[in-house]
Amino acid sequence: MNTTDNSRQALMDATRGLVLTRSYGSVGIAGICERAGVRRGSLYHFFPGKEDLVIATLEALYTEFTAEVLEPALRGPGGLRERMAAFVGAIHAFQARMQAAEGRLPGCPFGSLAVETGTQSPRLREAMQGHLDAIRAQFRAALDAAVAHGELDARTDTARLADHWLALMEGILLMARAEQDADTILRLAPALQDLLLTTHPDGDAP
Amino acid sequence: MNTTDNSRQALMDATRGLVLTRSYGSVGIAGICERAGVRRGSLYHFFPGKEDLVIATLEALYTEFTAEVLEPALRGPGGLRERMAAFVGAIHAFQARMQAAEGRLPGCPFGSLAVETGTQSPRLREAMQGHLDAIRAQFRAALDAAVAHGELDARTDTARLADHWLALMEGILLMARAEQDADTILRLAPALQDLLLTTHPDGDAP
DNA sequence: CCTTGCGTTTACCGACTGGTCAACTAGACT
DNA sequence: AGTCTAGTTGACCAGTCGGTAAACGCAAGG
Repeated sequence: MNTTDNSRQALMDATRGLVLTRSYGSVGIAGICERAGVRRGSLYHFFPGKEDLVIATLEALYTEFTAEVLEPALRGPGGLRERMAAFVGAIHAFQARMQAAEGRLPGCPFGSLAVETGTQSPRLREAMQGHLDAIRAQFRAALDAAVAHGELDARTDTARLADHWLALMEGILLMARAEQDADTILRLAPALQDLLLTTHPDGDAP
Repeated sequence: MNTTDNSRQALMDATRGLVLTRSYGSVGIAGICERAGVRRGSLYHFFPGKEDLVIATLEALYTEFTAEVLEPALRGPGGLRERMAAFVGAIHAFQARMQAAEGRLPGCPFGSLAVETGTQSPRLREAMQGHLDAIRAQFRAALDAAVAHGELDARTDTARLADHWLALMEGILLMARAEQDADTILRLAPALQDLLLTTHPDGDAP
């Protein structure tokens, strides 16, 4: 029952709830501390500053997201189609849950923060990019498994396709956040199926 | 040589340059006015406040974007493939030009602002959504033309496909902004071709 | 008992935020 | 000349920003 990390964890929890549904710039340390039940000064005992607090929070979120959403869905039962359906379902559930809890639909925190802070906080942007790269790598692993299983053409450029997958997923989550409607994810999900499960012509047509 | 609208236009120009490459929250009226060469108080003679200034600026940007990029590309010569290539090329050129001029790659201003202000400024978000809806409608018109011309299957659900097109485009521009690299657009553009120019299965497989 | 040091508290800082306001200028109209 | 008004100006406002620092509480260890 070490109280040492209680405040630290409370700060990260508060930061997560606020920064996901609002934005980096519009969340102040005053709001974070109030929500965490911690005095302002204490924040600076655990973190050098706001930027580091947010980076640590999203680092934890990425770890959680990988372990609880990405891995289970993309390594789950069935073929690529079933795994993608599980993936979309898990994302949708998470977004809907956040919207119910916080009143706001977060979209993809890594993408949103990378965009917002891309021109202001290089450290934060690099951290987000790292997470996006890691997610893309897991997409690719799922595609490689589908190739190995014969579901996708052996000549499939899985790196390229994973790149497209991530871009489309970011677009879907951006639209969902813009519309503040979790069902947008379900509405656009078929695009993912179309992109990943149809045979692609080899380069440009003559 | 009416000086009446000089300040107003200067404010909008400055706002465009700043808000596209940074973000709504991180741009202050002080910076806008300094860049526009206008005193702070004058801003409030032309606009009720920052929010209205930004809305007006993006309204003008949308008009310009439609007239100079969207319409020429999507109604240009050739079939859907050529028009899409022109569209991608125009977007890429615009992003690269902005990056050269401002040092920052903007991505899609409407999408970025819709995401950032979605939870804070309902008016701004609704304005951005309106622009996104209008863009989507123009995508659909281009797809309808392709159907009429026999390039796409007559059974194609063009509304749905335009929806997917916009989502993917937003994702591509988000990735480009996150990476601050215009070539990301060219790298991901083939996904658009794959999404729009391959035959799609009618719904889910049995 | 007394020190050590982690965690906490609180008052405070300068910089900056968007926005207000009354005074002022200059050109157009009477 | 006198008036009117669109436009301009700079001082000013209350509030918030992220961050600092000194003092304090308190449990562990000598």
